Amino acid sequence: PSSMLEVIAMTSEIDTLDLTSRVKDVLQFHNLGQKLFGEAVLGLSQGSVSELLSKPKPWHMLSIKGREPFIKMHLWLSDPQNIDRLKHYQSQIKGRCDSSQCKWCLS
DNA sequence: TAGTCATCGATTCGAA
DNA sequence: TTCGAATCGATGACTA
Repeated sequence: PSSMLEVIAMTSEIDTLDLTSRVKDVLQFHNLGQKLFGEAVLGLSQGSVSELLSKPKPWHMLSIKGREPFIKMHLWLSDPQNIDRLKHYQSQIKGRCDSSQCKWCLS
């Protein structure tokens, strides 16, 4: 296996429907769009993210490559700082981070 | 080398 | 009218 994601893809099993439903909930709750999420977390375009979130294929129907975005989503969901990171990424894309106390900017 | 899969990106749709 | 989400044809990477 060439990447860490491939290792996880072969060893674990993910309920893609449950996973995507939880991701959508979190994103909507914080008003974060598919384009932002795709760029910052998955490395995919908005259209791709839309297809993954609205019609996720069951785990056993996916190739190793196809499982990678879902693994990234799973890792992102378990990251306690996921929202903070995303919002900071968002603020850097457009204007600028307005908080002088921002912990991401300090480092 | 033909068929499948994941992704792209332009376009369309829908809500505010 | 603008922004985020959904659709869908085109395309490159794989694979049998």
